[in-house]
Amino acid sequence: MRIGELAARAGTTTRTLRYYESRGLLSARRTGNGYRTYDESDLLLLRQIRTLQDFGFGLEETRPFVECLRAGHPEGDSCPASLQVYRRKLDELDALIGELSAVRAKVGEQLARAESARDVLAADAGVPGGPEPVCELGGEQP
Amino acid sequence: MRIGELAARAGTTTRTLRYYESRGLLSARRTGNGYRTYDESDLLLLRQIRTLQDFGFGLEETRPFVECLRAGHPEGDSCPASLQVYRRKLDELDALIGELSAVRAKVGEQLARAESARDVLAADAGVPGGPEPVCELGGEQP
DNA sequence: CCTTGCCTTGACGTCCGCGTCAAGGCTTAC
DNA sequence: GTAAGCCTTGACGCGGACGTCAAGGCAAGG
Repeated sequence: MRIGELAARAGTTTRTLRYYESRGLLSARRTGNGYRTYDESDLLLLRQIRTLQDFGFGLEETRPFVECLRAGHPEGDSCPASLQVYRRKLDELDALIGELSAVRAKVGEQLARAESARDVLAADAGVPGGPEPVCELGGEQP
Repeated sequence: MRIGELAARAGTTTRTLRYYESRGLLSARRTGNGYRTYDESDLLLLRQIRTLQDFGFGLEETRPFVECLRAGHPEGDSCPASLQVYRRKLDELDALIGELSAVRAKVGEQLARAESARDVLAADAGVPGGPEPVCELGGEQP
């Protein structure tokens, strides 16, 4: 099949395939007129790349999987190098999730603090015998 | 103070400050010779931006906080628009953490599956009366 | 013959938050 | 005078994974 069909079958674009080829991840035979030609194994290879991309793997991180498939292994992750990438990714994900959770907690705190501060001001403003009005809310004109 | 001192006191660079200014987040008075001049309130403003940046906020997301401070409020999050940004960020963080957790689970599954497949092959290869050797491991030469 | 729809290479644009270099001006110290 | 150490604007670079446009070739249908 040609590049357009392969792209369509993998749910991506021809530009992407040419980009992968430029990065050495995908190779293509050529027909007489210079058109790229692919077979079913290329589709499997491409699907492997796309799956990992969807997982957030960088292109370079998919390389061991690609080479593993190219070497004739049944799965892209049948090779030790691929398993190493999995493990590294798990560590990265754990670290990232941890950081994001910490940030989430801090932002949550900030929001709670800011809202309670706002509520205090609102309550003060609403209570007739309350404290002095705060300048930023605009003083009541007598 | 001039730009170099402000940058140092905020733990950032002059380039960054000029960039913020170009984005309309930071403003500067000028001395006779064209040098930028800042005061303490600019430092507070800058610290607000930096704190949010450290949280992973985009520059545009810091704008409401900056404008809130500029309007004379005691904190950058004393304004409703800032609280909205907090809430939006919390939602984004929750969504992102959720996605990353899902990916982590899938990658973990893939790793476990690939490792067990590898172990099965290794066990097969190690057992004398086991199954036929698999081609991808290289057949034993008689 | 002409259009349509594939394909080719090459090259620049995108997003973001700056880093880095260039070329020059001001001020202060020696 | 001159060297050091600030400052100015302008402009290009980066990383990642492509999008998009340009200019043209090839094949098939009417």
